[in-house]
Amino acid sequence: MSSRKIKNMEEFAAVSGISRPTLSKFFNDPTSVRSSTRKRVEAALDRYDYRPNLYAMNQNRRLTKNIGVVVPHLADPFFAKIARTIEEHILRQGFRPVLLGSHGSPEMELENLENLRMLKPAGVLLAAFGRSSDHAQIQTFTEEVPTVLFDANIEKVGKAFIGSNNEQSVDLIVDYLCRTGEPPAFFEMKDPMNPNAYKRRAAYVRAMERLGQTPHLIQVGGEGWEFEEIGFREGTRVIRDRSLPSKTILCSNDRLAIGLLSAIFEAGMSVGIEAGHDFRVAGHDDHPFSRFTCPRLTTVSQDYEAIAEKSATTLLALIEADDSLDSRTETLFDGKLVLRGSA
Amino acid sequence: MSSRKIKNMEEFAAVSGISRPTLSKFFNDPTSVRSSTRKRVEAALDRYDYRPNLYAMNQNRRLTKNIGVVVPHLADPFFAKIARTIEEHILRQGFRPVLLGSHGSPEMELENLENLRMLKPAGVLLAAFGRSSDHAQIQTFTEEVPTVLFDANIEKVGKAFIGSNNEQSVDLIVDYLCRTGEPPAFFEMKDPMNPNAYKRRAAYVRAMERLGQTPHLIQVGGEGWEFEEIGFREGTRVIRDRSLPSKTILCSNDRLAIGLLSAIFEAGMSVGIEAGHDFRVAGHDDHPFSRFTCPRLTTVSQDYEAIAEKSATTLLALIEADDSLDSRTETLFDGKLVLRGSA
DNA sequence: CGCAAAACTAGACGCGCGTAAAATTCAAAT
DNA sequence: ATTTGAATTTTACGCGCGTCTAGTTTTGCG
Repeated sequence: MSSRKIKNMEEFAAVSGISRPTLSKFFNDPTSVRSSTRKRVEAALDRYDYRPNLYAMNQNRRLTKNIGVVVPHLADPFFAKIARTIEEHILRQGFRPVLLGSHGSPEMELENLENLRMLKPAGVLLAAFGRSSDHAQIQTFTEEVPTVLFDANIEKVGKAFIGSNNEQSVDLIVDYLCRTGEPPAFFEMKDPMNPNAYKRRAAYVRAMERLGQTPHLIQVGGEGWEFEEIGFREGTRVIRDRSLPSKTILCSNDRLAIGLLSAIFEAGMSVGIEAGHDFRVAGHDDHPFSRFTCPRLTTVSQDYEAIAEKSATTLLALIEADDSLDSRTETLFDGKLVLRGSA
Repeated sequence: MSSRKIKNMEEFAAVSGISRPTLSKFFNDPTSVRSSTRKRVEAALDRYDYRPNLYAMNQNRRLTKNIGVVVPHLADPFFAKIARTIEEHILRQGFRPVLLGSHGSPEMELENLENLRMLKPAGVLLAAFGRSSDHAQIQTFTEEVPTVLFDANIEKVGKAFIGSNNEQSVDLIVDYLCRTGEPPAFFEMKDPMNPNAYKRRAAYVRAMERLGQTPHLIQVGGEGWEFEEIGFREGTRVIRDRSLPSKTILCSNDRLAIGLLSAIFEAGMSVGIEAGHDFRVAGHDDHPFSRFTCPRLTTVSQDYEAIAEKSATTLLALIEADDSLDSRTETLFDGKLVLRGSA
């Protein structure tokens, strides 16, 4: 395989019989050289063990092949999964994804962006928290680095937004729940960090009114990203207080629902779509764990595959176009009803 | 804050009145310059907006401040959590963690290591798969880069291993289960990727024999990292076949247990510690979701906080010592019994 | 076969910083 | 005040690669 260790491009040029500037072109974009030359380089490449020095490469280049991917919380399987899908698309296009999680802290989100800047990335894919306090700084960042937002929208920030159509998806599940039983109350956090939560709340209210029903919001306290814990704790509380306005509960997201299911079970009550159960519970997102709750959780899936792909291709197009898009675009993907045992 | 944009260190030296070599020293290690000089630099630093170019810095340095953290699967909350804790420790020591997940693929693990090599990391923390086929290549890597293994051990590879004491933890839970009811059967995958699984299997057998009981292994098929799915699918099968040798099931890990719980529920049977239930189910790891299963899962916790901290400090010590440790050390942390409703 | 365009080679310079050597200044201790 | 060793400055070179210019070769095409 490798008959000799090559130190630098100069040396590799010597042994391969190809000039260094041409090699430089090749490593930055193999398709930019004649195909016959490309073959010669590739042939030499598996006779000699050489890889260009990453740091030297990126030093003078105005922008690198790095693409930052920033998500609010890597320990949340939903983000882990969508981030992974995005990474694959980026890699396939010959870019180098740099994955950063903010561990539920908006401060770390800004820190991550600051660190990314040092990597001189070609672009950034950002699933932001959306706390109003940080909008200004994120805005500043997006003006320097081509940025595409996904999952969580911030008005007018970034060159594009890709997310899911909360209006449509909440409509879908509210419709289903009303059709098949008692109209749902909406279980959510009082002060959610995520902008989607607000969209879903509004969508729920509108959907209920459209169907001639009275909306009921169950707004529980709690901070941070321990949604299951909040769902469990506050679920336990509202059950004990008997303050639930309906036997059908639609949760703002699956993680709250998972906690709520656990709370109901621990209270000695049961959840299910069939008659004889105490509650029906539904969620939103089709979280990876929702298939394994007891009973299995009825929910609305987000098309994260589509979101991931569209996010990646949009950013890459933006980079190609040299960060000069005509106008900010917003792409929303529809959710699909996922019927399981819980509602 | 910043009265002027500084282009490079040369320019910053001019405006701050400090020589460039001294600045270079400062940025590589602030404590290496006299404290009076340090204060002058810091004063200049918040009058002028300057940050050294990362790529230029790392180009000539033999090794960087980068520390690679490689885990098998970022979408697994257990690894996400331990990785996060490790990151924090690394950051606190002034190093730059680079987190890479292998998405359940040993090939990508090797790819990740290959990519890490380009970053010239000061060291690497690796939670390996442990597939025998890859030992050789990982071995080669660890000879070039100071590497500490955690979670999954590979004999004689790397300069140290930090993990949990499966022997002790399995003993603990087997002991508890035998004391409080029917002795457990062991539910596991036939061909697990993870070396811990083999340790746990052996520990289970020994513990049962020590207690004078007959061990029963329920070895189910399945590939990959979709443990919940495997637990659910194979759980459903063994329940249907009525082939379970005991009413008490100890799962090799919590994720299998989560799937099994779901399977039992869907089969219309119940799990719980009290009389009248069809099964008792216990797990291993104290997975973040185990607190929210129905019923809540009894398990053995891994002390991931301790594992993360010890891993980080060990690697940093190794780097300080210039990769020359006397001998390979193995540190195992004890697990703790976590009693909840399922067993 | 001829010719223009495209692709290549050779040589040179620059990027921003690490780092070595020698000269100088500084801080603490005699 | 003097000594002394450590810290800093000056000067200079090197790292590995991007990229520019000018000249040369190859390619496609009529």
